[in-house]
Amino acid sequence: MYNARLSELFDEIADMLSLDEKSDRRFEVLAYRKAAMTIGSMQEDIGEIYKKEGVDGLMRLPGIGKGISASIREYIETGRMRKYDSLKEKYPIDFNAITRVPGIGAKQAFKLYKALKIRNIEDLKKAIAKHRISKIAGFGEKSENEISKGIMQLESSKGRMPIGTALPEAEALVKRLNESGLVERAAIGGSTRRMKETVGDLDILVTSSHADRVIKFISKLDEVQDVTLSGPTKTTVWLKIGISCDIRVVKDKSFGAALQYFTGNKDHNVKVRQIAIKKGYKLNEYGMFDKKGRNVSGPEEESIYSKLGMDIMDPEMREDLGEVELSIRHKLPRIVQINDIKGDLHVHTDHSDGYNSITEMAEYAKSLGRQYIGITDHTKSEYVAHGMNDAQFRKHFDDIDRANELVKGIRILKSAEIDILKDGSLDLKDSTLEMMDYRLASVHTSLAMSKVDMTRRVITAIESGYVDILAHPTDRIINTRNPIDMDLDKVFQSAHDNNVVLEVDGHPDRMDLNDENIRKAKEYNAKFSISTDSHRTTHLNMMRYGVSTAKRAWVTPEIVINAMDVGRMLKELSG
DNA sequence: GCCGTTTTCGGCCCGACTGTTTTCAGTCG
Repeated sequence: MYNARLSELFDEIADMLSLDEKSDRRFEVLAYRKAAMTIGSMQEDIGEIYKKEGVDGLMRLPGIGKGISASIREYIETGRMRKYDSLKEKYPIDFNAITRVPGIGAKQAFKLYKALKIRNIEDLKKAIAKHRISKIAGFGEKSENEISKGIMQLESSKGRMPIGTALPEAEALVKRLNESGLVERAAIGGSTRRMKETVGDLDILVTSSHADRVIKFISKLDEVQDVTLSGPTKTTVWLKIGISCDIRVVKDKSFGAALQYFTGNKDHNVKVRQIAIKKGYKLNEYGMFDKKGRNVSGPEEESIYSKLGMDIMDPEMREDLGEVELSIRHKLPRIVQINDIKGDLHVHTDHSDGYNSITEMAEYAKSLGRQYIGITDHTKSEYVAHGMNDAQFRKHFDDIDRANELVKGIRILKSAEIDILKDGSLDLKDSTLEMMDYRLASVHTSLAMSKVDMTRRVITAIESGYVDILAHPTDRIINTRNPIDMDLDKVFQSAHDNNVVLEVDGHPDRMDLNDENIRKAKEYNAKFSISTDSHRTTHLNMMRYGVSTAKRAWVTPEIVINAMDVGRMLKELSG
C-alpha cells in the first residue's frame, strides 16, 4: 500500500518548495498539496492502479499529471524519489510531524531548524523544556506556550473521530446554542454534515447579531476544555471529548452563503466559486455579490445554487465527484433518502448477543416507521455472541411467530447472521436455512487468511445458493481493525451473478461497505441492503449513518432492497 | 505542477485570526 507514504512525500515536497526564497512557487506547492490530498484520501491502492493501468491510470486521478505521475512511478519502481531526496538534503526536517503541531507551518519549522537544529517533535519538546523557543526571532512567550499545548493535544487525540461520536456531540452543541437565546440559527457544517465516516474537527455555523456574546457563551460551555483562538466572528475550541471545533458567527442574511461555504469540501467549493466568477459574481461566506457589490443571494443555501443555474444537492454529494457538472445540466440523480427506508434487515435480539427481546425490537422499529425487520441472531460458531445451533433456531423461529402475533403493524422476518466458516461453508444445516425468509451471512473468524483464500471462502458462500445478503463485507472496524484482504472485484462480480445483495452496515463503528466500495460495487450492478446491525432498540436509529454512506456513493432507491415493500423485497431476494 | 465551456498558455478561492510586527506574514480551513 503506497498511498499513505506517497501522500506524505508529496506533502513534504510542498512544504519544502514553499521555502524557496528565490522564486514564488506557491502554485506548484498547491499542486503537490492537491496530489497529496487525492492520494491520501483514496482507499484503492495506488500501486494497484499503476500495476493495472500504468502511468495512464495515475494521470486519470484528479490533480495528478505528467510530473507527479512520473514521480509516483519512480517511487514504486525504485523505492526512491529524486525530487524529494534532493530537497530533503537541503531541509532535513520531519515536516509531516512538526507541521501537525497547530500554528507551525513549513516556514516556522524551517526557522526552528535554522535556529536550534530542530528536526522532529522530540527535538522540539527538548527545546521547549529549556525555554529556548521564545528566544528565537519571530517566536515569543505565547507561541512557545501554544506549541507546548499543541503537542500535548496532538499526543492525547486519537486521530479522526468516527461520525457516530462526532455527530451527536455536534448536535448537542447546536442544541445548547439554540437554547442560549443568543442565536437566530445554528447548524452543523463541514465533513460532519457531509457524513464522512470519520471527521477531523467539528464545524458549527451560527447566525446572530450578538457575535461577541455568542463567542463568550461558547467559551464557558461544559463541553469546552480550552479556547484555542477567539476573534470577533470566529472561535476554535478544544472539546473534552478530544476534538477541535470551529464556530463561526455571521448575520442571519448570510446564513445560506455561509452554510454553503462551510459544507462542501474544498474542491467542491472552489468549483462553485469558479462558476460564480464566470457569471460575474464573487462568492464568499457572506453572500454572492455582483459587480456593484450588491448581494444577489437569498438567506437560504439553495439560492446560491439556483442563482448559478444549478440544482442543489444533498451535503453528502458535495465532494467534487462530478456533482457540480451534473447539477449545471440538471441531471443529478435522485439518491436514496432516510424516508425511503421501509425495513431493517440486520437486527440482533437477546436470543444471541443483543440486549432487547424480539418484541421490544419490533415495537421500537415500528415507532420509527419501519414496516418490517429481519431478526438476524448469530449462529453457533459465534459462541462468544451466544450463537444458536439448528435446534435452537427452530425454537427461535417459533418465538418469532409468536412475536408476529403480539406486535401488529410490522412484519418480523425470520433470518440469521450466519457465519461463513473457514472453508466457505455455512454454519447451519440446509434444512434450517430453508426455514428462513431470507439469509444474511458474514465472516467473523480467521480474518488473517491470504487474499486468495479469503476470496475463495467468501465466493464459495455466495455460490452456495443459501446466501441472500453478504453482511459487512470487508469486516473492518473503524480505527480498530483493517478490512479483510479480499479481491473485491471478484466478490462483487460473484455477488451480482448469484443475486446476492451487499450490505451497507450503518453501525458507525463499521460503515461497511463504505462509500468508496459502494461506488465500486455499483459498477458491478450491485443491489444493497442498508441496515443498522442493531444490538439494542436505540441502535435502530443508526439507520441515518448507513443511508448517508449510501448517499455519499450516490445510491438510488431502486437498488436498495429495504426501500421496497416487504413482498417485493422478498421476491427480489429470491431472484 | 495541473488544467481546459478561458483548451496547450495563463490562470490557479477567499477570508479570519494571531503574534510579533512596526505594517503584515504565517497558518488554517
